[in-house]
Formats: sequence, C-alpha cells, structure tokens
Amino acid sequence: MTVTIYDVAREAGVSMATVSRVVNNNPNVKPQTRKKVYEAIERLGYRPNAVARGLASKKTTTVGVVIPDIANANFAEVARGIEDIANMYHYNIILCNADKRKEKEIRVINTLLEKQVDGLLFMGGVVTDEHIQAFNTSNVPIVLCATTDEKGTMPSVDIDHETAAYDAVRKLIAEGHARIAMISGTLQDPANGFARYQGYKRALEESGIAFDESLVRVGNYRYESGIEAVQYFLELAERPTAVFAATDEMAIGAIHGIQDAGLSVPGDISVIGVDNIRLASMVRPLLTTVAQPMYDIGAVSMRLLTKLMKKENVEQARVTLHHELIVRNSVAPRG
Amino acid sequence: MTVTIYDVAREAGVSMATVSRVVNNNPNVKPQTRKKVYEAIERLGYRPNAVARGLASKKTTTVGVVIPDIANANFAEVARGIEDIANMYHYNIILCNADKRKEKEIRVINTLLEKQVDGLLFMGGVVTDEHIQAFNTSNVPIVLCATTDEKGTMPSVDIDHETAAYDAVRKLIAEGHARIAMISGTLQDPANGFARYQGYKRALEESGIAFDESLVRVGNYRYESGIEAVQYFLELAERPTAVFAATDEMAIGAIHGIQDAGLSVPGDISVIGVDNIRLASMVRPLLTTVAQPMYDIGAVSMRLLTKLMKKENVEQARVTLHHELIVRNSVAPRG
DNA sequence: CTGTTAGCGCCTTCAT
DNA sequence: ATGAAGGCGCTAACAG
Repeated sequence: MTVTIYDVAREAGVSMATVSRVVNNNPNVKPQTRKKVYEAIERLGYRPNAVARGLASKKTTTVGVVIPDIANANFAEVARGIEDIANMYHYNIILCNADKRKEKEIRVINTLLEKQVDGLLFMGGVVTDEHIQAFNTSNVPIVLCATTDEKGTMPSVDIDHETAAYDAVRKLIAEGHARIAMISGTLQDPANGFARYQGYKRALEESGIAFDESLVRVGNYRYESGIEAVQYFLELAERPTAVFAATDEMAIGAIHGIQDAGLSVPGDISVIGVDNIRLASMVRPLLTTVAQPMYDIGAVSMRLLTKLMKKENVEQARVTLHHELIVRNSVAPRG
Repeated sequence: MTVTIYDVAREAGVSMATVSRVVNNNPNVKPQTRKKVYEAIERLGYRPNAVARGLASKKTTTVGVVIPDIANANFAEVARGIEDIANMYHYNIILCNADKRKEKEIRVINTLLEKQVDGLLFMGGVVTDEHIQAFNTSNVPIVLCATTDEKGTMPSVDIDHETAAYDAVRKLIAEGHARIAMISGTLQDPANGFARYQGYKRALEESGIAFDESLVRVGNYRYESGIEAVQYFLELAERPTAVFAATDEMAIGAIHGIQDAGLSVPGDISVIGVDNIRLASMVRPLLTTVAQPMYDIGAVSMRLLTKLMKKENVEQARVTLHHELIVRNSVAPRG
C-alpha cells in the first residue's frame, strides 16, 4: 500500500540508512548512490512520512499558533506574518482560535503540546498564572505575540500600547483640542484596553487638561460600538471637539456616527484611531491613526521563535516594535 | 525527562495496554483500574504524545488547509468556519498560504500529505490537472472549498458565481439601468473572475442590452483597482449609470472614486458588488451586494470532509450554497 | 561512504 | 478486564 523507506532501499539496492541520508541531504553519500536512490524514490513515488520522522527525531517542524480570532483583520495580518516567516524556515503552522477565552486557550495550548510542536506562538487576552503554568508543563520555546505577561518573564513581541495611545492624544492636543473624548476597549484587556486608556490619561494630564469621566465610553472594539459611543457624546451638554478611539474600527464607527448626525469630520469633530487597519484608508475622510505593525509583529515573533528553537542565543527576548503616527484627513485644528 | 505511557503503567501497577485503553476511553476497563490510572497520570503529569499515536494508529486528527491568503478577509472568514467545525470534531488545522500560485500550491499539498493529515481542504486559484495529480498521490479525502474543478470530479463546496453576478446585474436592470459597467476580476480566475463576467453578460443579453466592451475593466479585486476603473468610466463620452463590481472591495473603491469626483452614489451612479464583506456595511452609502456565505462555505466543507474521513457515505459531494441579494443604499432607480 | 541495530511512544491484535 | 508482543516508518549512533 504505502511505500516506505524500506521499499526504496530494496529497490535501490542500498540500506534504509542510506535512503534516510539522501532524503535528509546528508553529504555523506556518494553522488552515484544518491542518484540511484533518487531514481528509486521517483519510480516508487515515495513520500517521507513526517509523523514517523517526528517520532524518531523528536522534531516535527511545526509550530502551534493560538490566536483569538483568525477572522479578525488584525490577527489575520499577524498570522500572515507568522506564516511567511515560518515558511521561510520550513516550519508549518497549526492554527487554533481561542477567542480570548482562558479555558479554551489553556485547552489548545495542551493539545498543541500533545502534538509535539517545536514551538508555540501565543496571542490571547490576559496571560494569567494558569497560562504560565500550562506553558511550563513543557520545555518547547514559547513567545507571546501582540501581548506580554505582567511579570515580563516570557519572550514577547508587541508594541507599546500606552505610548501609542499617548501619541494619538498628543496629536489631538497639538491641534488645539482640549475637550477630547475616548472610546476605549474593555479595561480588563491589558493591551488594547487598559494600556491605551492609560496613555489617554497621561496625555491629558501632561497638558494640564482635567480628566472628565463622562468623556470616556467603553466599547467592544467593533464598528457598531464606535457609532454608539459617539451618539452618546453628541447628546452631551458640551460636546467633545475630538474623539480618540482605541481601535480604528471604533474610530471609523465614530466617523460614520458623526456623519450620520449631520456633522462633519474633521470639520466639526476630529477623530483619531490606533491600528492602521486597511480600512483606515478605505473611508472618507481617510482616517488619521497610529499604525501598529501587525504583519511585523507576527514576522518578528516567528523569527524570534526560530532562534529559540535552534537554541541560538538571543540578546533581546522581549521586543517592542515601533508604532507610528499616520496623518491623514480625519483630524483638523480645533475650529 | 518526558513521561511516557510506560511510566504511567508502572506507577499505576498495570500494563501499558491498560493505560492506552483508559486514555482512549475504551470501555473495557474496570472503573477501579481506570481510577488508578487517572491518578497515576495526574501524579506524573503525563501527556499523550500525539505523534507516536499518529504513527501507531495512522490517524493524526489534523487536516490540512491550503488557502490563498489568510490576511484576505474573505478567506479568513472561510478559515474561521473551517476551524470552528474542525474543533467541534476534534480535528486541528494546519494552515498554509499559497497565494493562488500553482507551484506553491502543489508544494504545500505535498508537505501536508507528508504530515499525514487525515484530510485536506483546498482553496486556490485554478484547479489544474497537476493539482488533481498531486491529490491522487494519496488517498486521504480532499474537498475543494470556494472553488471547483472544471471536470467536476472532486467533492467541493462553493456558490454559483455566475448566477450571483447575474442576480446583481438583474437588480440594476430592474431599477431601470441599461448602461451598466462592470469591474471584473481576472478572466483566468474561473470563480471570482470568469464566472462573474459570464453572469454579467447573460443578464444583459437576456434583457436585450447590447454588450459594450468599453464598459468592462479588469481589476485585481482590490479597493484601489475599483477606484481606477471608475476613473476610467467617468472619462467616457457616455457614462454608465450603474457599476457592477465583481467584488465588494472593488465596489467600495468605485463608490469612493465616484464620490471623490464630486458625484453621488447612488444619486448619479448606482454601485453593486458581490461578497458582502463586513466592510460593505461600514461605508456610506451602505453597499448593496450579493452575499456569499463565506463562513458557511468553510463550515460546510469541513463538515463534508469529516464525513469523508469517517467513510460515511455522502449523498451529495458537490454542494452549492445559496447566495442572496442584500439591498442596502448604493443602488437607486435610474434618474 | 555505507550498513546494522536500536529505539521513538503508542496502538492493537491475540491470548489469557 | 488485562497483559504480552509486534509493529507503525524513520532517525541516529555505532561499526566497518
């Protein structure tokens, strides 16, 4: 039925060790024998069994990726970065959605480990002690991707969310705005949520602008919640002149919510986001935002993981990628 | 170092066969022994090695997915459908991007097969004889996802692209439009490209509208190419009153291109797309489009694959999912 | 440069 | 209900 290395050996008139050598590009094979073996392989249509290989060599050349939701554009972009680099280093990727739900995250970490992945890339919500504990049941390298753990003990690749938010709000302030609303993510989320909220507060504070709780709405990162938040702001006795949204999707919702109310962006109200999703340049006005290099986060974390897997020594296991203010058309000086 | 089934057996004072049985939920184990084994597993922190399991049982409980580009929202949505159902049936997914490039597709098909996946889901560009040939080197079940092969010999799940396009154009005609432009995908692409182009022509033909080559522009599915196409149409001596775009992304580009030229959608020109991506309801005006059930295509094809893998007999191995016209605000009666 | 020989960790008859 | 034993297909020393 299935042709094995043994069949090839017989067909080529050599031992299976030799076949193994040529398949693995071991230089210690006479060119002539190598040729014979290749021919036998061709003739028989032999295909190496990666599972058997994995068992014998204790390496599977596959890495596990736990991701909140592949259908989310941001994470999909990260995933693409991961896969490109993985591919480059001849690794394959096992992808598991975990929806930022702890139990599910822990569960997939375990099944990934059962599958004997050579490494693990983790994107998720909060990284709790339970996560760390799950990680520690194995000794394959693991890197956090687009997150960090509180303790800072694990290798990770992320941006500085607090400063990204800070920079966005500073931009608004630089344009003369003082009454600046924020559409936040859930404060339980350390990165997209809490850190960005902190950045907002810090920017205000540094400029001597009093923090006003009524100017903050917590959204769920989605477009619709941007619309809702802005509807609320528009009812306020004293409207904000600018809105900072923790994510572009909410920012775009905000833009449309404002426009739907008959006001203009940035004429009446300026809007700024964070992320720089593709969509940001697919709306009118084009969204001013702080770019987060999603693809690179994936690529860099995968690259870091390859080093860890090869036991190369890495100088810096916690890397922070740069964010960048992208000025487009949704922010204007205060009227 | 690593604890094996053998260690557990010793610890529990049973044979490894028994441990194997409890791990695999074989009912032929006395409850009491089962308990002993579980305790030993717990105490030792035993984790079954899926690779060894795979070698011995010839089943890996993982399926391969070749996808054009996970960062593309449509495919990401399909992938999510796949993963959800896979998860439900306790399969894991190995994800490979192949960018619709034949050589890369063939290559990943082979590595996936080497990894002994229990089944394969293929999304790609054209399915050539070479693909079929690659598929035939193995006897794991394979289903085409969001594509079909010309010959119609393989299991597949897709929508009827020709009719979807036809329905879109019929809508435009029903609103009184006769001068209808099309922004097409590449005609080499059987599904999103050629079939949709055919649907456009059929709709015109049936209504006795002469086909006018100058009203067709070939784009690359992207937003920017929608803008470019529409710029071209706007230069025409006799402008179209409606635009049919083969994908929503190009349709949205068209909307913005028209708006940027100072015209109104749908006031001056109506626009309709196909796909119903999330973005379609995140623009102004909201995009009228023909919905393609991406998530379901993924889910159904994975479900079909599970049946094939379990050798259940399937009545219908080629399934066509329904598309649906979603009327929103980008189409108006001809002025 | 090539062959022999042990496993890798588990499943799976076949006995008992 | 449980144990013994033979692979699954391949890699990795170790000889020669």
